[in-house]
Amino acid sequence: MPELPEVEIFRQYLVATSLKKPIVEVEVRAGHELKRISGKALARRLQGCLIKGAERHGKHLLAQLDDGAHLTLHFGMTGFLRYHKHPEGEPDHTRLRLKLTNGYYLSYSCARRLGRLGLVRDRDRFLAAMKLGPDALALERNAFLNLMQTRRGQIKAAIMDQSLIAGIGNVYSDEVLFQSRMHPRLAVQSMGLEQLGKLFQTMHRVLTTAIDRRAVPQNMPRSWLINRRGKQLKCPSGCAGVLENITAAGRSAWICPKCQPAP
DNA sequence: AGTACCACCTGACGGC
DNA sequence: TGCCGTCAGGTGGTAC
Repeated sequence: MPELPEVEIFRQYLVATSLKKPIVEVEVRAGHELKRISGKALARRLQGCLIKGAERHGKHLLAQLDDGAHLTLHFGMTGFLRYHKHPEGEPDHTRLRLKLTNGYYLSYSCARRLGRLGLVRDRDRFLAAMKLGPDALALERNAFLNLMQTRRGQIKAAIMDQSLIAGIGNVYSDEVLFQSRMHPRLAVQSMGLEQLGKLFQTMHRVLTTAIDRRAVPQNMPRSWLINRRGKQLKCPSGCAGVLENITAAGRSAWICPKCQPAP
């Protein structure tokens, strides 16, 4: 479930392992996960380049190449990166494998093939073409309030809408709403500025804390919902409520009915 | 504009 | 043991 925190960790991993080492060999085993470029063309374009930096926008990772283009990576639900010394160390379902000048490999794996790979010349044009809103962590409080005030419908749908705010998916939207003590079906229009401000603050804290803890769910605070998804367990707030699964914004949502009363 | 639903894709898991 | 249905998830498309 790579959302903003996981992708930020992938970015840091890529920067720590694979920067400034020319790509000496490219292997592409992707089909439909390639956007507007063939595997052959992608391999040809990457060959001989080096990655000079990496940036993240929402759930998208953009690796800047020395020729000015960007390799774009999206991780779907099961995607991740691995840097490894030997070819046999590559993960199952590797779709793209780069061999670097130091002999190591950087592999992109995506078991369920919901991820996407691409190569773009212009970063801003890519973000516009993908219809991505501002990154959830780059967004400032006032901009967030302004965005939300233009919005109707349910709060869960709003914070998961990548064209409004980029980076939050199903898992972190549940976490943010749980910690804000807000029901996923709460109407955005019914929320006051104070409530929206609290939501923003919680969103920011949840995302930065998750990144600080390397986006490993087991490392998250015990008061969080994240490790109790999928079972009707007790609410981690200690309220004696029992977590339940509902549908909101067309998605499965986990809530505590006591902490997050229905609107 | 917002919602609801399907399709894509495949590993994990529960039931029998 | 092994088969089968269901679920998970992000996104993109379509119909309302």
